[in-house]
Parts: sequence; structure tokens; C-alpha cells
Amino acid sequence: MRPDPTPASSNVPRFARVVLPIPVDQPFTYQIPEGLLGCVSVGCRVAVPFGKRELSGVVVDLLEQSDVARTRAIREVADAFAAPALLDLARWIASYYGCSRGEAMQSVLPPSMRRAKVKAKPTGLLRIVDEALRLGGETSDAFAAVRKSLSRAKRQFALLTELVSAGGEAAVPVILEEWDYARDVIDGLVSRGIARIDPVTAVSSLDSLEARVEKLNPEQEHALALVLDGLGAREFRPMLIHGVTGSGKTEVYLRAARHVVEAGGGCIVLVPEIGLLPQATARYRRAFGDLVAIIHSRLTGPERFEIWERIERGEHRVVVGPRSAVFSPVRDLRLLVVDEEQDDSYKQDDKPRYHARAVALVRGKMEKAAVLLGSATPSAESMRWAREGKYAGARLFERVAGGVLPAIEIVDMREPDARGAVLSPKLSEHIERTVGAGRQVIVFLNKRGHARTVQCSACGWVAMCKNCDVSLTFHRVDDRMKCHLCGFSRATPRQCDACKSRLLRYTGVGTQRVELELKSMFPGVGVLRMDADTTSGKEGHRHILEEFGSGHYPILLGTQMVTKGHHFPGVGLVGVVSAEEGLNFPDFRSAERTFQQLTQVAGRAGRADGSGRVVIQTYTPDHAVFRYLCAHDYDGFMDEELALRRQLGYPPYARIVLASCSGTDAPALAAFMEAWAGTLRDDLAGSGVAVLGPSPPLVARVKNRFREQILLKGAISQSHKDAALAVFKRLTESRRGASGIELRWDVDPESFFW
DNA sequence: CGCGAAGGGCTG
DNA sequence: AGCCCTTCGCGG
Repeated sequence: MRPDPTPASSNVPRFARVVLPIPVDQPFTYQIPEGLLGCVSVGCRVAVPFGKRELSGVVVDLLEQSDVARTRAIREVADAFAAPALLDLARWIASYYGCSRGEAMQSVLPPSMRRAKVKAKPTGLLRIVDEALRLGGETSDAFAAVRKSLSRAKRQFALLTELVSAGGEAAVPVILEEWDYARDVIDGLVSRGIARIDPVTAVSSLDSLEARVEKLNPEQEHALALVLDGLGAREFRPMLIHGVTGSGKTEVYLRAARHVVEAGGGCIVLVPEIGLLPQATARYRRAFGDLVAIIHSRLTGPERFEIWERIERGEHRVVVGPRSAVFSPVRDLRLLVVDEEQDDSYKQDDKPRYHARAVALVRGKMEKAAVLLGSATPSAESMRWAREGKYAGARLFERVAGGVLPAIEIVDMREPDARGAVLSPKLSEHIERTVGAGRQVIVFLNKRGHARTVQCSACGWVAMCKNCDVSLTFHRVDDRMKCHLCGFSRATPRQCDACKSRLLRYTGVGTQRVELELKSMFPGVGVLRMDADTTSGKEGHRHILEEFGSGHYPILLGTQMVTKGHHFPGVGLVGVVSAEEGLNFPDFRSAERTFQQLTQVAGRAGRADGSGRVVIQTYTPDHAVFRYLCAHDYDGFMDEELALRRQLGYPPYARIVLASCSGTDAPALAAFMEAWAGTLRDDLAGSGVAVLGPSPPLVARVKNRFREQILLKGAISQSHKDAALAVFKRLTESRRGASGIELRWDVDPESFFW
């Protein structure tokens, strides 16, 4: 290299390497202009010219000399900054999940930080505690009386219920902004004398918080001791708490978090994505006041950014939120909690397809923090590591509130009296009895979507989408048939397209069908339906649950959504229509998922006196899942499941990567995939990695693009993945006709559905 | 020959 | 990714 002609005037860096939010995994070098000398450091958010446009990137390196011939100048430096720990995390995500560093940065940084120009404007929304709404009276009799007087004011009643479960008080701004109640609702409760508003000083240190210490049972004590021991070590400590629903895991998390905060550290608590987050996190607010930041989907970009900055400044020391909260810039991070760690909402569905549990573990390792995974039904992955001692483990079996596990009954739908029925005589009988006894019923339809389609009884013809290989779904609202994947729609046929027969019938047991069935079987009994249709409004989800909670409706009918959220003490029966919908899925996790899901719904019927009941209908009653489920034998199920996984070479005994490609030219796509798979098979021969496929996915064409998949399975290392991607790149560049092919690269896929 | 769609390459 | 420049494809 030629000697530098300019005198060694200074070692002030004059160039910065910047990663940009484009799929090119390479930093770009920019000059630091005079005016910004000394203002740019690693982690800085900068606005830079890129081609004709301006992008915002993150500085990952400073140079005294440019490493390229031509450089352009940085336009602007934002006051936003990504801590080194987060840069490392982004780098790990980029390499592990196979995307560019810039793309990984996009996920790591809060949305409004993605544009450099954003100068955070104080929204004023975040002075959280200044007025508190407190319950006036106290006894439950008063509650019951009030319940009557509020029978028509549903929002007020709902707020009252939440207030009670939040411990009798909540900050007014929290009620307005996090819980999303109108001011009128608060005023209503106040004017009725049910609650009052008191001034409160902001809580920004633990000293001003009374430690409302609930007594722990011995199991909780033991679990807490384990966590505290892990925290004391100040090194990476993964742990798993396996605790049945209602066993008081949250109390253990709270104690551990409090311990961390008292010691001056910070903590992240991840919770699954549910529409009810603010309610579920009320206890954290109570325990930590302003020291906790609660991140939820209703926050606007600027609000989120402001919270991010407060976290960075150390004003929030505990962060509670979904998946993306794992990237919070918490100071002196000592503990990461992943609650309900088996939940698949921790897996991001677009690029980069990261799993927040995996990221939490990696971050814990990088920052020497304890990582606490908690679940009522741990994933096979976590279970394996706990059993093999890689994770420390504790169990909570005793239910704090004294609830008893419900009796589970399997109904064989092949029996003559049940065959073809939506609701078997047995289930209807139980529904009748439960409703008659003044208790509530949850009817769960384990179905993905609720495909109601039109089929010809004469020839079997089904109305299909013209762009995708799926049947069209009937929509009652406008009497049209629509495609859920591309939006194509047509008028509902009155006669068969193929044979002109008029014998068309609606197929598919959707929630609507079950609703009709319930209504005709139990006339006059109110049925609340909860599915994608009825929860369309932004808060529809919550309103339905509130309605059910208020006791006006004896029956709640719904899909997956009824599984999560509130606990309803009035529920005496849970009915599961067609349990095998989930089991027949072409996914090695289908048994695990079904077990977890059914355990979760079953938990809704757990009652203190042991009279709770669960009735599950199935056409495959002999499936092992049901045997273990009835016996409440999670361990037995996991023994068998893990043995099977080991034998078949699936996670957690192997790694998998699902490479899905799409293209408009089916033969070209097929040829390309054959070529790619073939090359991989050659390259990976003897490496312990199997290459399966290519094969078409369940839906082989969407929006007129054809799809094919290749599955890598086995002892996949980083270099195997890099090599596979390199081959993809080489092949797409060299093969003509392969250019329009798009790749969806999914490392550790949680779903094979695409 | 013409123009519009589709493919390839590059951005610092 | 987004943008531009080149090539491709078929109407006439």
C-alpha cells in the first residue's frame, strides 16, 4: 500500500463503516464531514446518501483511512444510539438466521429509530403515575352488589374487574393508555362511589414501593432460591421453571426481578403476544411503578422510542413485553425471563426469522445474565436441556389458589351415536348440565382458520382460487367467495361450475356452524363467538372476553384465541370439538402442540372444588396424546415424544432449516430446486446433514407463484448454513431462468406452513 | 422498428 | 431494497 501523503495530522477517525437496511451483507464506507468530526461513534445512527436516496444506517466501525476509492459524506447523526451489546446481538442474528447485518439491525432497533432524522419529541404520555384510581369499598359483597348496578355499564364493570385483579388500584394514565378505557368509564365508577381518584407521587425507586409480599409456598421458595443462586453467580445461567397453571410462577419472576433491581441491575421479561398484555402485566406495574416499562402493540412509534431512551438512561429497569422486548437496551442486564417459553409467538414470521427465546439465551450468554424460562408445558427443546442438566430446573406443581386439575374425558367420535355430529350426545349433555347449574362453558374449536367452502354434492367440485391452490372461503357478510391468501373473490356460485348441478353444500365445521348447532340445541342460551371474524375490531378480542367475564353469556365458543387470556372463575366445563385438527398436521411438533394447547384450554376448567370438567371429541382416541393428557402426565408424554424425536432425528436432537422458494415458472423452479438440492447433497455428503426434498408445500401455489421446499436436517453448523446460502446465490446468478426465484430461509422453523 | 416488460448490476 | 440501464419479446 502506498504511504499516506497526508501528514499524520490526527487519529481522529474520518471515515465510518455503516450497515444499511438492505439485503446486502456488507458495510459501506462514508466520510465523516468536518462538522461531525468527533460526533460519530460505533453504534451511532446516521443518515447517509445511497444512490439517489437517503438511508439510515448504523455505524459499526471507525476508520482513519477510507478502504474504498470513492466515499460520500454522512449527512446527519441522530442522537439515537445502539449499545455495543445490541450490535453484537444483531451480528449474531444476521449470521445465525441468514440475513444482512442491516436487516438484523432493523429488528433490534425500535421502529422510529429506523429513520435517522427522528428527534424524539416528548409525548407527555409517559408520566405514568400521577393519579391513581382506587377501589372504594372492599368486601366481595359490595362487589356483588355493584355488579348488579353495573349490569348495563359493561365497560365500567370490565374496568372494575380489572381493577380488582390488579389489586384494587391502578394509575389513571395506565388505565387510559395501556388498558384503553375512556375517561368516562373512570368517571362513571367514581360518580357511583365505587372508586376514587387519589394523587400519587411518581415511583422511581423501590424504597417508595411497599413490598406487598405474598407468602411463597415451599415450591416457590425453592424455585426462587434457584434463581437467586443463578443471579448471584453473575454469569450466564439458563434455568427452566416448569410450573402448572396457577402455581405462581409470576410471583417467582417478580421476586427475582425485585432482587435484581435492588442490586442495581436490570431485567427483561418476555411474554407471549396476546391482546391482553396490559392486564396481564398489571402486577409488574404494581410491583415496580415507573421502574417498569411495559411494551405493547398499541404504542406508537414515538412512544416506543421514548421508552427505549428511558430504558437506555436507566429510568426503566424492568422491561415487560413481547418478542421484540428482548432487544431492550436495559442497563446492567442481569436477568431475562421468557414466560410461557413454548409459545410460538416468540418466533418472528418475517425476515429475520428469529426466535426470541433463542435470542434471550444468546444475549444472556453475551452479557453474563441469568435466563429464566418458564412454562406450564415446556417445549421439547427446553425439556431436553433441563433433563440433561444444561439448564437448572425447578418445578411448581401445587396450585397457589388451591385449584384442582379438571377431569378430562375423551369422546370417541367413531361411535355410532356421535358419528358425523358436530357435538356428540356426551358433550351436549355436559353442556346442558353445566349451564343448568349456572356455570359457564368454553367450547374450543381446534382449527386453523375456519374454511367454509362450497362443494358440489354431485361431482365433488370445489370452488378454488384462480391464483392459489386453495379453496375459496364463503363470506356471509357480502355473500361472496374469497381467497384468504391473495384476496381474489367471486360471487358465490348457485350451481356447480363443472357439472351444473344445483346440489351445492357448505362444508367445513367452522365456528359459525358450531354456533348454529349450539343455538338450536340450547335455545335461549347466549353464545359468544370468538374467531377471526368477530374480533376484527381493534379491541374486539378483549371486548368479547370482557362480555364473557361479566357472566352475561353462558357459552363462549372460539378458536385458539379462547386458549389464552383471562381466567374465568365461572367456567365449569371446557369442550373441545375435533381435537385432531391439530394432530393431522404435517409437522413433527403437532403432537407437542396439541398436548400443550389442550392442557392450556383444559386449565380453564380448573376449579377449586375439583368439579371442573373437560370433554374432548376425537376420531383418533387411541392417540398417545390423549392418554397422557387425561392422566395429566406431562412427563410421560415428554418421555415418549423425546424418544421419538431422537429416533427420527428431529429437534431437539437435530437442527433443521427450511428453505422455501417461489417462482412464476413452475418447471424452472422445479429444475432449480433439484439442482440446488443435488449440489447440497454432494457438498454435505458425510457431514451428518441430510437434504430432504425438494417437495411442494401444502399449498403449492400462491398469488400465481409456485412453491417448493428443501429441508436440511441434522448436525447443521454455521458453516453448513453459509455454504448452502452461497450455493443458492451462485446458482441463482449462473442459471438463466432462476433469477425470479425468491428464497425464504427459515432456521429452526416453528411451522412448516407457508 | 417500436415500446413496454423483465433481468442484471450496483449503491460507498 | 430501490433504481437504472440493458435486453428481451412480440405487435405490425
